[in-house]
Amino acid sequence: CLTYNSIIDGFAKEADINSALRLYREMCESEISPNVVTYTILIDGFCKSGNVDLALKMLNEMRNKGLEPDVTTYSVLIDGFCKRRDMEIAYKLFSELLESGLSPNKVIFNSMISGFRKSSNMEAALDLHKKMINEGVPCDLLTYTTLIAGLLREGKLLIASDLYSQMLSKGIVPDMVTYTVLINGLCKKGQLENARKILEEMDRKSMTPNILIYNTLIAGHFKEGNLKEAFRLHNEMIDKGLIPD
RNA sequence: GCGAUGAUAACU
Repeated sequence: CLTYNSIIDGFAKEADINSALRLYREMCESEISPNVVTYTILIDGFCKSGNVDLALKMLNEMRNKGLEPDVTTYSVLIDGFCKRRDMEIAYKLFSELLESGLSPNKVIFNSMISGFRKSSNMEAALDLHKKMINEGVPCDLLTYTTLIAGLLREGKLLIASDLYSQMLSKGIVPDMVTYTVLINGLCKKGQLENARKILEEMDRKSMTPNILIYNTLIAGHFKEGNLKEAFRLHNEMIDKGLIPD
């Protein structure tokens, strides 16, 4: 079963649905029965390749065989619908998970928060963040990065900055994605001074900004009419071996 | 023992 699962996972990750399904059928006809992991792999592959209907069909099929979805099965389904911004169904699945007596973990919360961010519903995203804290589910770097990205886009700079402080106070260390989100969000809101502070923070840690960071900084300074700084950053970027686009 | 989550928006 493990062997089948690994191979099916390989096909699923290449979005080769037909091969994945062919192996699954072969498995069903053999002595080896698919388990929860097999179905989770298939459902995840279907979701990620845009076949959510097929994913729901597989959920049905596994139930018909007497297998109940576990937390990871729900996780891939919920994430699939969140990525399509179909928060109605995502939330329905979330409720179903609770009804079945399972507890959502941080991966599920993170997917839901990301889905609400995509659908510009930061209120719901923040509610879930509160829920995580109330229920003792630890927030991680992904939780905070997603929340901060959404809040900055909505111009809720104070809440974003509070969350960033909260994150740091929990000992969570920002990475390149977090810095990109922060600097990009601040630049787009004309907060170049605050963006510069984050840049200095990176510098203190000897982290080299990536191209996205340079591009957003350059665009920000350009918009403000500070061509001198825009060109300085452009040259600095080239000096560091990054290729402008 | 095998499976799941974060930024790069919008417009064009």
